[in-house]
Amino acid sequence: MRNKTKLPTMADVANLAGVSSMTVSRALKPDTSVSKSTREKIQKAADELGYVLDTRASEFSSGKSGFVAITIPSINNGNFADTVKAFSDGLAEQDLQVLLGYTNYHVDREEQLVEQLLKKRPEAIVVTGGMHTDRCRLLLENSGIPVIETWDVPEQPIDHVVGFSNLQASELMFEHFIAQGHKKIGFIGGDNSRDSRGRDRYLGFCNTMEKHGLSSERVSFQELAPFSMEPGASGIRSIMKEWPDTEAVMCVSDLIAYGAITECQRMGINVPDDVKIGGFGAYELGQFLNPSITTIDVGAAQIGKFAAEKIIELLSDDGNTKSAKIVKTEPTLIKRQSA
Amino acid sequence: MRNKTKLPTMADVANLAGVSSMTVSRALKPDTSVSKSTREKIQKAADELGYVLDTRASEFSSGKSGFVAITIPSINNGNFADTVKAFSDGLAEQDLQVLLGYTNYHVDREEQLVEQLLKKRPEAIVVTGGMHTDRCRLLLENSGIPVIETWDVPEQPIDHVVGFSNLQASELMFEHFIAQGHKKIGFIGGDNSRDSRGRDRYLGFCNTMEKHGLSSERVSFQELAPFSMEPGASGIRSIMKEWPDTEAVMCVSDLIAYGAITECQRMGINVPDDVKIGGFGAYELGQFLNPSITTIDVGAAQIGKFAAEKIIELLSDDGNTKSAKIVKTEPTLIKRQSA
DNA sequence: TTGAAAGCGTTACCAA
DNA sequence: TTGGTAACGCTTTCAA
Repeated sequence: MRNKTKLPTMADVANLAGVSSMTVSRALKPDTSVSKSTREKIQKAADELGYVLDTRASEFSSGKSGFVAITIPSINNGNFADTVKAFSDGLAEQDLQVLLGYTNYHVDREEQLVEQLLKKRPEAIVVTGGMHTDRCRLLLENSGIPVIETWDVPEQPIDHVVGFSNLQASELMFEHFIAQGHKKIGFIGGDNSRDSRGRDRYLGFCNTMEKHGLSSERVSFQELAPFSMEPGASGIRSIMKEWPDTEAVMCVSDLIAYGAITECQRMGINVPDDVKIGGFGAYELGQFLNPSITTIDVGAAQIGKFAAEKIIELLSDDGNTKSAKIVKTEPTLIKRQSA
Repeated sequence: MRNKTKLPTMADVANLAGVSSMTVSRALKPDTSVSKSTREKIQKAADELGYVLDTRASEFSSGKSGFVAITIPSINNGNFADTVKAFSDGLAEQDLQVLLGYTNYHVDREEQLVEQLLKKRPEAIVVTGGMHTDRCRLLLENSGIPVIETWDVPEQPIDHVVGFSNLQASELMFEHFIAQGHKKIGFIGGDNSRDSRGRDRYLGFCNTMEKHGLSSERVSFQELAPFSMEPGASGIRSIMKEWPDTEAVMCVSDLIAYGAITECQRMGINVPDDVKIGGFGAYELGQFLNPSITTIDVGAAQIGKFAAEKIIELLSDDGNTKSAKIVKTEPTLIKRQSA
C-alpha cells in the first residue's frame, strides 16, 4: 500500500520550480553557485512536495557510498562500543556514516559479514583483530579500499593497523603483581581458539612468569558467556582449590574479575588482602564496584579515534602522503583497590 | 591510489564468461532459471575477477534498499542494545540490514537523524518513544514507509506502536511496596523534560500514591549522567535527610538504584531491612550485585522482536492483512533481594 | 534458458 | 549562473 506511493524526485521539484533538475541538484547542496532567488524557489518547491534526496541514487551516480564499514566481535561489549563511538564521532564531520556489523567472535561469520559489507561499496573497512579466514583476507585485499585491522598488531597485516599488543598489555598487570612482591600468580581466561586477543593475554602471563622464573601453572580456562560473571566465580574456585596459597590472579576481562571477586567474598577470602584480583578492559563499572577493580585500560576509544583519523587521511589522500601503516596505542595499568 | 582501481562489473564477468550480463545477474542469485553449466562458468569467471556484486546499483535499480532504520536514545544502554539486538536478529533471515542511529535523548538530534536516514530510503523505520519535533513527525508521516514507535504508547501514534506504558510499569513496583505494608515511599528520578519515559515512571509513582491515599512528596530529581551511579547516591542522601523514616524508594533505573544502595551501605542503612530500594530496567548486572536488585523488566528484547515481526509482516503484506496498529508488551516485576 | 533494451534518480562534464 | 546529455551498474520486462 504505502510503499506503492511514489515519492517525489528531483525532476518533480524541478518542474514545480520551473528549473532543470541539475539546478535542483546544485541548490540542495551548500557551497554551490546558484542564485539566491532560484535557490529559495527550489527550496520552497521541495518543501511543498516533501522532497527528500535519494542518497542511493546520488551515491550511485557519484560513485561514492558515503560510509565506512566496521566489524566488531560483540555489540554487548562496552570496550568495543567505545571504539565504535569514537570511530563514528571522528567520522561524523566528514559526512561519513558508519555501517556496523558484529561477528560473535567467529571468523566464518566475519567472512560472511565482510562480503556483505563489501557489496555495499564502503569507502574503507575496519575489522577487529588480525585473524581471518583465507577468503576473508582475499576479499579485503581485493576490495580496492583502505583496510584497517584494530585491537591487535598482526604479524602479517593486510594493510593498515591501529592496535596494541594484547601480550604486552597483559604483562603490565603481571609486572604490577610481581613489583608488589608476589610470586604465586594465576590467570583466568576463556576459550583461546576463537579469541586471539584472549590468547595473547594468556601468553603475556606465560612470558612474564617465565621471565621472572615463576610458575605459570595456576591457570583456569572457562567457557565465557556474554555478560556473565559465572566463569570468574568458577575460575577462582578452581584455582583456590588446587593452589590455595595463590596470591594474585588476573582475569581476561573486568567482568570475569568481578565474578571472581564476589566469589572470593562468598568464600571468606579478602580481596585484596588475601588475594589480589586484576581485570582487563577498564570498563566503566569497575570503578564503582567494591572493591574497585585494578585493570588494564587498552584505550578502546583511542583506537576508534585513530582509525577514523587514518581513514580521513587516506580518503583525502592523493596517494602521495604515506601515512604510517601501523599505529600503536599504549595500554596502561589503572591501579585501584582490588590489586 | 587504491580507490582509483576500477572494480570489475557484471559486464566484465559476462564478457569473460561469454554470456550476457543479464545471465550473470540471474546466475548470482539463488532460485533462478540458469542452466547448471552456465552458472558454473559464470561462478568461475566471477571468482577469477574477484567480483563482488554492487548492491548500491542493484538496490537502486530494483527500488529496494534492503535495510530498515532504527533510532535509539543511547548506544551505551544495555536495554536499548537488547532491543536492537533482538530487532536485527529478527530481520536477519529476511536479508534486511539494520541501520542504527542514536539521538542522545534529544528530539532535535532525532529530527536530523531521521532525515538523514530517510535519505537512504529504508524500507521501514523504528523510533524510540512518541516525542518528536513537528518536522520530524511530518517527515515520518510522509516517508511512505511503515513507521514504528517503540518503548512507549503515545497518545497520538504516527503509525504503528510496539511498547508498554511506563506509567503502568512503574506502578508495579509501588504496588509491590504497598503490598509489603509500606506507606512511606519515595522516588528518585531525573530531568523529565527530555525523557518522557522517566516522566511517566514518576507519574506512576504519583498515581499509585494517590490511589492509596499516600503522600507523594518523598521525591528527589537528579541530573542523570550516563553510566554514573552518583545521582542515585545524592538522591537517597537527600531523601533520607529530609524524610529519615522513608521505608522504600524506587529509582528510575537500575544503575541509579545501585548508586542509592551503595550509598545506604556507606551510611549504615541496611538494604532491604531498613529501606527497600527498587530499580527499573532489569539490567543484566542487577542480578549479580549484593544485594541483587528488585526491578521492572520491560521486555526490551521483546520490543525489538515484535518490531521486527511487524515489519516483516508489513513489507510482505499486499495491504490486505490489517496488522494490529498497537502491540503492547507486558512489563513484569522481578523480585530480588533489594526490595 | 537466455538476451536486448529501457529505465531507476542522481551527478559529472561540457556548453551556453 | 544555468541547462543538456551522458553515464553509473544493475534489474525489470518483454521477446526469442
